[in-house]
Amino acid sequence: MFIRTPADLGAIIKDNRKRLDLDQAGLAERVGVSRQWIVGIERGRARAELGLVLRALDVLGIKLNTIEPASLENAPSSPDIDAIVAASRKSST
Amino acid sequence: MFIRTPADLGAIIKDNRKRLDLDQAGLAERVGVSRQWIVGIERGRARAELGLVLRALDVLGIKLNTIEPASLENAPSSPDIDAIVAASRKSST
DNA sequence: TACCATTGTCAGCGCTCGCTGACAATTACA
DNA sequence: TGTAATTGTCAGCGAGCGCTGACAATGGTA
Repeated sequence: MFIRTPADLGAIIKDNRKRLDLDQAGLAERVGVSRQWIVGIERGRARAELGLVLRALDVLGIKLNTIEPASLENAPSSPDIDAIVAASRKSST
Repeated sequence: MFIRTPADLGAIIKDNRKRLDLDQAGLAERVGVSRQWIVGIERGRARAELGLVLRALDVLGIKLNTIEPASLENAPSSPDIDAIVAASRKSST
């Protein structure tokens, strides 16, 4: 599963929480956050804290890894950065 | 490259920024954040916003994917959650 | 040496996070 | 039907983010 947006991540967290048969309160306790935070992240809150997100993934047993272009001399970067930025800027919650 | 901590992510971002021959200001502009933010994230700021981080990875051409336990009936979860939480709690930056 | 680009850090500011505590809506079950 | 569990939402609060603007190190080059 690839992650491009906070919503993607929220879906993953929710799925895996259910897989583990945990309710929001249970996951919150294990991660060390409030239930509120779980609600927010599962709904795709964009401004959630990175550290907490990583902890949640860890608790759920989800490994996160990057697929980097490695060392391609002349960078392809991303297709159209402006579009990505423009689109991302709108996503508030 | 696996990501477990904000510092891991910072290192990845820094490496890839240099791979693309970008300075902090250049990357900041492309991502749509301040140069300050780049400085922070590369140093492992734990409380950075998820959405901005994802955008930075996108701009750098880094794909993020999860390796989930998929549907293992009885959850293995993570080894020792308490230790993870305790350790993570300290990382403030 | 002097100059320039890059990086790291500071202060101040507005805004939103994540928290607690509480309550309604939904679902499942006796 | 009534009860309990789960989930979503609200208000209020302290704390820290990310921003601008500025300045000091550092490193490379003429």
